[in-house]
Order: sequence, then C-alpha cells, then structure tokens
Amino acid sequence: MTAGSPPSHLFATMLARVQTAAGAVLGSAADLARIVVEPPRDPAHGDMATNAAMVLAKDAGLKPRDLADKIAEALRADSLVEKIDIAGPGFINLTLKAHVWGDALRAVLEQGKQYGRGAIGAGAKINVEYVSANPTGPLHVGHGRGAVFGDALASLLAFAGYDVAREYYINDAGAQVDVLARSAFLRYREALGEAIGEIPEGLYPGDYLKECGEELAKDYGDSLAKMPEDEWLPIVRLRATDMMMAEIRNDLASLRIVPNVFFSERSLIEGELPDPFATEEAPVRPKDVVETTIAQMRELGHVYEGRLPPPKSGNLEDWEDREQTLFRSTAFGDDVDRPLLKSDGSYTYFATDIAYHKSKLDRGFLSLIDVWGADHGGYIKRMKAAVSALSGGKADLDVKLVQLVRLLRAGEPVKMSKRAGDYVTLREVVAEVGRSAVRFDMLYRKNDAVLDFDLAKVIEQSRENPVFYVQYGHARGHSIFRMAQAEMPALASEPAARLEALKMANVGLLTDEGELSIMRKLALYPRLIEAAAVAHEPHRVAFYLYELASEFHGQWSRGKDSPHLRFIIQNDPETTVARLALVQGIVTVLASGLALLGVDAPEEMR
RNA sequence: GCGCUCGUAGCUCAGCUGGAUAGAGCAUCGGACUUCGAAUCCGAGGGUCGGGAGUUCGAAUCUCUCCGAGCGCGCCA
Repeated sequence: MTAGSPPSHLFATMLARVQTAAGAVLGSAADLARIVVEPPRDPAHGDMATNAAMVLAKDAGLKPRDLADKIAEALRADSLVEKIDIAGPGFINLTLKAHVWGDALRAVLEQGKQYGRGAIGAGAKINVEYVSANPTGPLHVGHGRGAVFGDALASLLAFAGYDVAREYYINDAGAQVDVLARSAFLRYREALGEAIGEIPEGLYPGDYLKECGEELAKDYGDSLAKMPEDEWLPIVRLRATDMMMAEIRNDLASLRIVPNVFFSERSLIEGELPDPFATEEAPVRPKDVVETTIAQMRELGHVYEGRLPPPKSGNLEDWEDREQTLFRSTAFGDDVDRPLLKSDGSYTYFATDIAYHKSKLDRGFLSLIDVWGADHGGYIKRMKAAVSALSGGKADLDVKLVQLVRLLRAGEPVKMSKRAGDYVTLREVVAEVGRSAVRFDMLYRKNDAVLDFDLAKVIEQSRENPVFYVQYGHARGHSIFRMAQAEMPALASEPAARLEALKMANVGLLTDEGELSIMRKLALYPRLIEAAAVAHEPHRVAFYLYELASEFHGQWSRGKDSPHLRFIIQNDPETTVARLALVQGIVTVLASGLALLGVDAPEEMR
C-alpha cells in the first residue's frame, strides 16, 4: 500500500498482546493462531474476553483456569488493561482503561473515511465474478441480487486491503445467443414490413428485440434477408448481443455497479473480438484458448477419452453411450468426470468456463470468487476441481450461491405473466423503489437464504424498513449538527472546520453508559470489516449498521427523560463538543458502511 | 437413488467460523411527544435452535443418522 498500512485497531492490538503474553507463558511451541479476542456478549464480563487459556490448556498440560492465571499475570502490566478477571471455564475477561474508548473515537475522527480500512488483504489480487447472465434479455431481480452482492463484496474486499477485480463473464457463445440472433432476425424482417405473426415456439418473444430489428433494417436494408443463415447469423448475433449488453450495462449502472472487465466467452473460442465494454484492460488472447487449455490439461493427465455411466435420473431416451473427451474431475473431489466436448464436436459450457478460469489464473489471481444463482449449485465441485487442476492446488475458488428472490407487494406475490419473456425486470424494480432500497434490502440477508423482496415495504419509512432506519440515523446525526450550529454559532459553520474543532474535543467527558456503548461499537468496526471480508459476507456490514443506528436512536431518546444526556447542552459547550464528536464518529462510520453497500447516506430525510 | 443449500420465537431473520444466561424486527400487550426530528424510544410475554446420537472443558455452530423444504443430476447456459 502506497499510503502506508492502516493503523492497527484496538482488537488487533489486544489480540497481539494476548498472543505475546501466552507465548511468554507457553514458549514458542504454542499454537497462538487459535486465540480469539472478542467483545463479550454480557457487558458485565468486561470490555474484551479471550479464550486463550481454554484453547491452549491441553498443549500446556494445565487446567484452563490455572493457565488463565499465568496469562493474566503476564498481561497485568499492560498499558491498556485496567482489570483482569478469570471467569467461567477459563475466560480471561479484560476491562480496559477508561481512556481507550475515547482514543478509539478520536481515531474515527482522525482517520475519517479511512477508518476501518483493513490490511488483511495485504494487496493480494482477488477476482470477483458476478452476474454473468446470458445477454439474451433484460436482467431480472434474481440477477440483481447477484450483482448487488458481488459488487458489495468487491467493495468490502477492497476496503479490507485486497486488490480487487470486478468481472462480468458474457455468455455469448452458446446456442442461446443463436436463438437470440434468430429472434432478432425475425424482428428485422418485421421491421422490413414483413408480417411475422406469432413468434414461433423456441424463440424469444419479448418486445425488447424490436429496436434491434429496426436498427438492422436501417443499417443493412434488405441485404441480410437475402443471405443464407450462416452468413447473416454472426452479424445479427453480434449486433443483438451488443445491444443486450448495452442494456445490461445500463441496468447495472442504475444500481451503481460498474465491472472492470467484461469478458466474452466467445472470445475464448474465436479469439479477440472488438470489446466495446471493456472499461479497463482488453486482454489479448490467441484464437481458441479452449483448445490449448484442454491440450495442457491432457498433458498433465487430467483429460482422457472414456465413457460415462448413464445419468441417474431424467429421461434416458437421448442417452447414448459413447466415448468422449472427459476431465478427470473425480481426482479433485467431483462425483463423476465431466465431458468437455459435445457430440457435435463443439465445446461444452464447462470447457469454455475452464478456459475462462484459467485466464483468471494467468492474469495473476490466486483467489477467485464466483457469484452464482442457487440453481448452479451442482456445478461447484467440477469448477473447483478445474481450478485446482489448473493451478496445481495453489489457487482458491470460493463460490457464493445467491438464493432466489421472491417478489412481493404488501405480502402478496407479484403476479408474473405466464407468457415467456414478460417478467418483472430489474430496471422496473429499481425505477419503482430506488437504488438504495434495492441494494440494502438485498444485502440485509445472507446470500444463501431465500429473499422476500416486498416492493411496498422497502419504501416504507419506519423502523420495519432497515434501510430507512439506518439512513435516518445518518440524517439524524446531521440534524444534530444543524441544530448545534443554530444554537452555538461559535462552534463552526462549515463541516471541515467543525471536524477540526471536534477532533479537539475532551472525549473524556463521555462517561454515560450509552455513550460508552456506542464508542465500543465504533471501535468494533475495523474488526467487523476484517471478519466480513474474510468470510465473504457483506451482509454483516448491513447488520452492524443497523445495530449502530439503533444504539444512536436509543441514546437520542434517552435525552428526553434525562435532559443532561442530550447531545446539545445549552450552557456547557465543552460537553456539547464532546458529544458532537461522538455524533461525528457515528456519522462517519454509518457513511463508511453505507458506501461499502452502495447505499446513499442522506443528510436529511424528506 | 446421489449431490448441494437450508431448517433458530406466531411471522421475517441475525448469531462475530466451538464460547459464558441463544438475540433483533414485525405481530401481541403496556408505557413515553410543551422536547436537539415520536420517521423515534422504553418495557413485558414468547424457544425441546427440525428429531436423535456422537466429538470435548463447552455445540445453534463440527461428525453421523433420520424427518422436512428448495435446487441440481452427459451432448442447457
């Protein structure tokens, strides 16, 4: 990192000190990596608790509580520690010196937007592939969830110190894009004035191809209509997929999602195509890297000619026992070996996907994340097997499955027309409820849980609606600033000057239990970022923000019954400034987390 | 039949990768607006963590086995 590594945060500091203490007691043989320092669920157990003694007791040949005594003794003189208790089966509970929470708050103000930025990524390259829908129609809400998840995960990883690529794999090589081309060709003939009647079974009936047909008619006149299919098809296909991708890019942009790389599947087979969507590099690839990939795997002994047992279920009518080109994925944990060539000699989707993932490895990524729809779960083992085979076990692939989205309106399922091609698009949903609501709602859930998306609830302005609740917390902070400015003009008129003033606050005046609790929460943010990034779980950020907002709203309301707890105290500027510093800390972290999620942090709610 | 993802309060969901007495919101009941924003807050009730067995100091979390839901199971992508 050129800007220097981020400052270590309180929990990382304490973990290191506990590890040092344990190491001093046990010697170098101890496995210190298993030690955890975490906030106890019960505040009565102090500020931090560590399991060090329980985890290491066996190796040490001591009872946990006896070991805890020794470790505690080594920590007794620590500059941050006020009090140490041994409790339960051998927890070491630490109560920290009073000033550490004020120090933590000051760190938030000092670091601003950088607060929480992590170093665990250490600049390592990581590749996040998401959406990757066929360019055969508009995105629907399920695609949107994958897109939002992948984008937020990428942002989270970047914040945690990784060098992140956001990638969209364009499935523009299969039979489905040929169907798209034929569908567009029909619209083209329609645009030329031909009566096309009903769209035949098997073609895409949606109206969205009409524009494509009209453009083709404008650019080519009737010349395409005179060609045989094998001549017009590539032309129409390219135009249609280009137009579809332009639409998809727009839809993604409306959610503030901008992949760095749009990677064309077809380019793996046919060589490099002009790629109008690449926003970054355009990797140069030789013609048919799928073939060379397969050849390389064959040399390594991972590919062979053989037969497969018949599938266990489904109809066996089409089943034909034949020798084919297979990837020995069973050697890497898969259930059966997987074919790479179809009976007509063309590549299976898996074959090109292997070549695609090899390209990621070739570009220096050892850490790969794929975000897929839940219906692709059966594909995970073979893809992991392929990555393992290609990298010699050096690269890691984590596949995040995104469950389906059930669209509701006020609790009732949204009626989807049976007619193919006519479904609720992502664009319609974003237009109706807005980007922030869509994004937060989709991230306020684990990726592998089914999501009920209620169009009525996500725009509701109440506690029931988490996005509103968190945004309101941020707005409430600014509302307090506005009020403070009105009542104490001397404080500061504009944000930058105010921030400087608040950095000087005497945060030692923040001694109320509610205030301390908020400061502890703020101190937890960097640790949360690390944990969420390691787990590849952006939803944790959303839940954290909700909890922080909740504590803030609570503290605010406490001031109603107890006026001395209000943020603004009329004739006590010193206390007021200290509390405004706390508000600044809250606002900073709320804004930081919301930014990671791609959700607006408004200064007032309207 | 096999594989994957799940099963936590009446409902919708968290649970910090094995920690202490399992937590929120909604719903229900009871409170708080002369107020820096009541768009909010405080309190109460509500649980065999699907069932059972195992691993160990300790299990909602890990293993096994049943039950139930969803998804998938050459030549679709």
